[in-house]
Order: sequence, then C-alpha cells, then structure tokens
Amino acid sequence: MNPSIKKTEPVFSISTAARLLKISVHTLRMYEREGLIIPYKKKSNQRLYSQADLDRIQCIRDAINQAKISINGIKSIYSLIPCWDIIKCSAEEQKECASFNGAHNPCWTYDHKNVCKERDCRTCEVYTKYSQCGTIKELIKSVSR
Amino acid sequence: MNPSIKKTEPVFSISTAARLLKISVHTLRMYEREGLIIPYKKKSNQRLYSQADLDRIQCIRDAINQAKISINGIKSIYSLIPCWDIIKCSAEEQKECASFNGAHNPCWTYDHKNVCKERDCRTCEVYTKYSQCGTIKELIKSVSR
DNA sequence: AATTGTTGATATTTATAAATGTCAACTTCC
DNA sequence: GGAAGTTGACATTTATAAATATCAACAATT
Repeated sequence: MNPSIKKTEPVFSISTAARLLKISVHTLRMYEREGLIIPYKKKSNQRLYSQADLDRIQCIRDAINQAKISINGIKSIYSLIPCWDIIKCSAEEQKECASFNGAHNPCWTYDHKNVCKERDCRTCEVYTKYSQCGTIKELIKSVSR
Repeated sequence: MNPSIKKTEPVFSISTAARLLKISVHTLRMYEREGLIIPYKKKSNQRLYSQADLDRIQCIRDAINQAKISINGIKSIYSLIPCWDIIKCSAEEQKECASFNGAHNPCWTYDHKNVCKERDCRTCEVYTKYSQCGTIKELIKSVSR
C-alpha cells in the first residue's frame, strides 16, 4: 500500500471495497444500515471507504462468520463501549445521554447532544478504537482501576 | 412465591424449570453446554434450578428471541465482564488468567487458578451479577472512573 | 451523450443457529 | 419394584439471520 496515503483517508469506492473484502456491495450497505460502519459520503451521497474502514469491516465479518456473533450481538457489544469515559462527558451530560442510560445500540446510531454534537462520529475515538478486532475488552480494562 | 425460600436456593427440577420457562429440557441443557448457565448439581448429577437461575435464563431467552443476539454473542458479552476488578485479583494473577488476557468466552467456562480456584462460579459475583437483564453496562460504569 | 457505477427499496435465496426428537442407561421416589 | 423423571449422545427439524437478486432513478467518467 502507498504509505503516503493515510489509513483513514476515504479513497475506495463501494465496488472497490467490496472487491477487496470479497463481499457484495449489498452487504456493505447492509452493515451501514445496521449501524456497524460509517463510510465517508461525498456531496453526491456516494460512499468512500478508507483502509481503516476495510480493516474494521473485516473484523465485523470475522465476528459474524468465524465467531458466529449475530449483527445484533455486535451492536450490543459496541453499545458497551464506555464512551462517557473516552470523551469525558460531564455528569450533567451523562444524565440526558441515551448511550449512557442503558442503550442497546452503538452510541453513534443515536442523535447527539452536548459534547458529542460537535463531533463527527466517523472520526470519533469511540467509533475508531474498534477498527482493530477485539479491542473492546482492552478498552474496558483501561478505564477500570 | 414463598418468601422463606431464598432466590438462590436450588429447588426446581429440570422439568419444572422447563415448564415454568415454557421451554424444553433440551434447551436448558443446551444453554448449560454452551456455558451460559451453571445449574446446581446433586451428588447424583441431576440438575436443580433456583429462582435466580430462572430469572437469568429468562434474560438469556429475551436476548436470543427479542434482541436477536446469538448464543455466541451472549458468550462474548459475558466475556467482557471485568471479573479482574470484581474479585480484585492481583496483577500477578491477571498475568496468567485466560479471562483477563483476551478470552472470548465467559470466565466461568475456563479452568481456574489463584483466587478463582477457591470460588464456586455458580455463587461468584461475576456470574450472579448478570442474573438481572442488562446489568453489564452498569457493571462497566461502576468500575470506570 | 453514452457507458459504467451508485443509490435506496423491495423481494428472494441460502446458510445455519436454535430448538426438538429419539434413544438406552441410570435415578428417584411412591 | 415399578412408574416417572433424568442423563448424555446423536440425529433431525424449523425458524430466521445473512447474503443476494432485481429494479428504476440518479451520478460519474470518458
């Protein structure tokens, strides 16, 4: 891979991404509809994927096909990411946050308020930290004493 | 329910438990084989279930049938419970613990060493804290700063 | 301006997880 | 001691999640 291109740079069209991952464009759109991934969108509404996106999607595929975790299972796991700790939102903000209060879907699938409002979920640490497989437990460890 | 009987007292036979939960005995044994539940075992190897067991199993069924989380998904979620924090095991002990080191199954499905060796998983807080649905996120919150 | 690719929506197929069925050996408990 | 219940192992069924297919409207690329 060209090292001058950042891993987070959205450069692959949906058909290229599908070819590289050996899946169909339908599947890629399905994962997006389910809230598992957030591809970059051009002004014309067309999707672009970065290498980091591809890595993340490969993890999702491994979870589904090898680990046999259902899509809803993956969403539930994502919902356990301690976003409130990662972005250090205040107790006040936590009080009116769906993610903090027992949500069962990833935080980036909800409407945002407060600190999160200013953030782009696609580039937010909460979303990007799971671009490598199996990092959620590490995340939990790092926030626990 | 008779209030003099503790919720954790193993009193229901497998067929009674199945009838109360409206499922088959096969399903109960399957959940056990998968490591989702740990029923009490008589000396003769026959199973007994407590009210807490029934509550827990109902949560599992809701996760499978309503939330559409696969059994492997539930196992993965259980594996995220910060047991090292709950039972306060030492850094030394963590080093040689499968659960601490990226396990993808619940800690109670592994062979135990150190502090855990003395514990009965069935009564261990790590296992019992999820007898109420949706408490894992609360657990993660409570251990994060 | 013509070809190739993308969009979202709906319908269909397929792969397989979850749940049952069946069995013979063993317990339990009137 | 005999009926009713339980055990584990293996086979089978069924319910449905995941993946594809098809479509007409729109965008991009040459």
